[in-house]
Amino acid sequence: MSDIGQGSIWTRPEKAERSGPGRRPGYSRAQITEAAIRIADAEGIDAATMRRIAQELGTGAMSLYRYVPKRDDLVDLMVDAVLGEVELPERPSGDWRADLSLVAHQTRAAGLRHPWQVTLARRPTLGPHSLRIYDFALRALDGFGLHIDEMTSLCGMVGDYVASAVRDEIGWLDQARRTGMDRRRWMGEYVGPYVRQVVESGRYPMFNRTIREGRLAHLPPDARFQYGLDRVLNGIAAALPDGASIEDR
Amino acid sequence: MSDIGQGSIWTRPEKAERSGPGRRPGYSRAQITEAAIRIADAEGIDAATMRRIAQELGTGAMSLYRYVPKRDDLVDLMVDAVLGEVELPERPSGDWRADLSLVAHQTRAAGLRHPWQVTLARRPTLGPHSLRIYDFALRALDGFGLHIDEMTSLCGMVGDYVASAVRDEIGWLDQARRTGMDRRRWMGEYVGPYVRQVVESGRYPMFNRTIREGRLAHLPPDARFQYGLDRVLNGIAAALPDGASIEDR
DNA sequence: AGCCATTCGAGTACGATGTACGCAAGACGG
DNA sequence: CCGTCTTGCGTACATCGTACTCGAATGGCT
Repeated sequence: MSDIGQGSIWTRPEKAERSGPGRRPGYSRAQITEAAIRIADAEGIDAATMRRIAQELGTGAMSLYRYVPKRDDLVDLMVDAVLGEVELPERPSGDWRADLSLVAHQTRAAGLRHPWQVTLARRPTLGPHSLRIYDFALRALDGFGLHIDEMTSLCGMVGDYVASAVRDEIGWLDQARRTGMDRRRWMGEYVGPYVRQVVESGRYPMFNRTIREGRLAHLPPDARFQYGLDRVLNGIAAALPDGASIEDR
Repeated sequence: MSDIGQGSIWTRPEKAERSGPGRRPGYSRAQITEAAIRIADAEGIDAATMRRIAQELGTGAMSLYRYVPKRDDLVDLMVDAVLGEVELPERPSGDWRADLSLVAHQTRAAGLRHPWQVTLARRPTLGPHSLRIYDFALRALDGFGLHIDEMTSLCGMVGDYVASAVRDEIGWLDQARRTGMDRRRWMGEYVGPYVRQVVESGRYPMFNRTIREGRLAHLPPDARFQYGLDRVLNGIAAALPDGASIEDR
C-alpha cells in the first residue's frame, strides 16, 4: 500500500477508537485544530506554525503529525471548523430570501471572528460543514421549478458575495497586523496617500465618483453588507418565477 | 526619515532615471516581475522564490531587493501585471451586457493563463490595471440613472463571479501540481472517492442532485463559464430600468 | 505475571525560505 | 582622478515544514 496521495484529509478520517495494543493517543484533531484557530485568531494565520501550535498544546511539533498528514491539511480542517460555527435550522423556512440572508449573515459573522479565513483562496473546499451550508442554501431555492444548475449558480452568487464582502471588510486589517500597525495608522499612511494620489491623477473617473459620491464606504459595516447582499438577492429574485417574492429596495 | 511602512508598492514607484553619480541599475521591476510570472506559470507560485527568480535573471537573490521592498510586494506586481493582459477598448460600447461580458471573458482568460493568480485572496488590490478594468466596468453601467453605490455592487458581482469561476475551473489543478500528480490521477484517486463517499452518505440531498442531475459539470469549460455569467448578468439586468436590455436565457 | 506487537511522543536534523548586513564594483560630477 | 553615491551580491541568520528515529506506553496473548 503506497503512502503517496492517500487522498484528501476528508477521506482520511481520524483513526477511530481502537481496541488493541499500543499507546493511547493523547490529543485529537479537534484539539489541534482548536489550538491552531486560537493562535490564528490572535496573531494571524502565519503565526500558526506547527511548532507554535504544538507549544500551545504543551507538546512537540512532530507529535502533531500523528494526527494530521501535512500543515495544508490542518488548514483545511481549520477552515471547516470555522464554518462549523454557522448555525442553521434543520430545514429552510420556506421564505427563500430570509433563508439565504441567514446563511449570508451567519457565514459573514464566522468570517469576521476569524479574519485569516477569508484570505485563503485555496481549492474549492468540500468539508462537511461547507457541504452542510451549501446544501441548506440550495434547499432554500428548491421548489420553484428551477433546474439544479440554475440553483447552484444562484447560490454561488451569494457565497461569492459573502466571501468578497468579508474580505473587503477585513480589508487591510490582516495585512496591517502583519506589519504591526493598527488600522488607523495603516489607513493614514498607507492607503490614504495612495487613494489621494489615484484620485488626483484623474485617470479613473468612476473610481473618483465612488470616492466622492459613494456613501457605501461611510456606512456602518452591517448596513454596507446588507446593501450589497440585497443587490445579490434582488438578482436572484429576478430568476425566480413571478410572485415568488417581493423585491426589496 | 524612517524606513518602516513607507507605503504600499504603488506609492513607491520605481526610481526614475536619474542623472547623478552611482552605478546604473541593471534590471527593472518589469523584468523581475516578468521572470517571476514565467516561473509561477510553469511551476506554481511557490516555486517563484527570490533565489529562483534571481537565478532566472542570472543574478543573486539579494539584488532583487534593490527593486522590490518585499516578496509580498512583488506578488502584488505580478497580479497587476497579469491584469495588464486584459484588453479593453478605450471606452465601453454602450451595450452594457456586451461590455461586462468582455471584461469577464478577458479577465477569465488572463486568469487561466496564470493559474496561480486566483489562488491569492489577499487584500483588495488597487494596482493600476485593476483600477483600469474596474473603471471600465463601472462606465459600462453608467447612464442608466443608477446610484454609484449600486453600480459598484453590481460590478462587484461580476468580478466575484469571474474570480470564483476561474478558481473552480483551475480547480485542483494547482493543488494537484503541488503534489506532482496530473489532473486525471488527481480526480481518480483524490476527488473521486471522496465525492462518491459523500454521495453515498446521503447527508446532502441537494449536493447529490447536483451530481446526478447537474449537466454543468459535464459542459465544456467555456459553456460552463458562460452559463454562470449569464445568471449574473440576468441579475444585473433586473436592476436596470426596464428596456435597458433583453433578458437572455 | 510476563512478553511482544504495536502505537504514540518528541528530539534531532535537513533543506529551503525571506531578508538584514556589509562591502566591492561601477558611474558620474567636480 | 578623486569623492560620493548607487548597484550587485556573497554571507549569515532565524524560521519554516517535515523525515527519521527511538524510547515510552499499552493491551492481548501465553
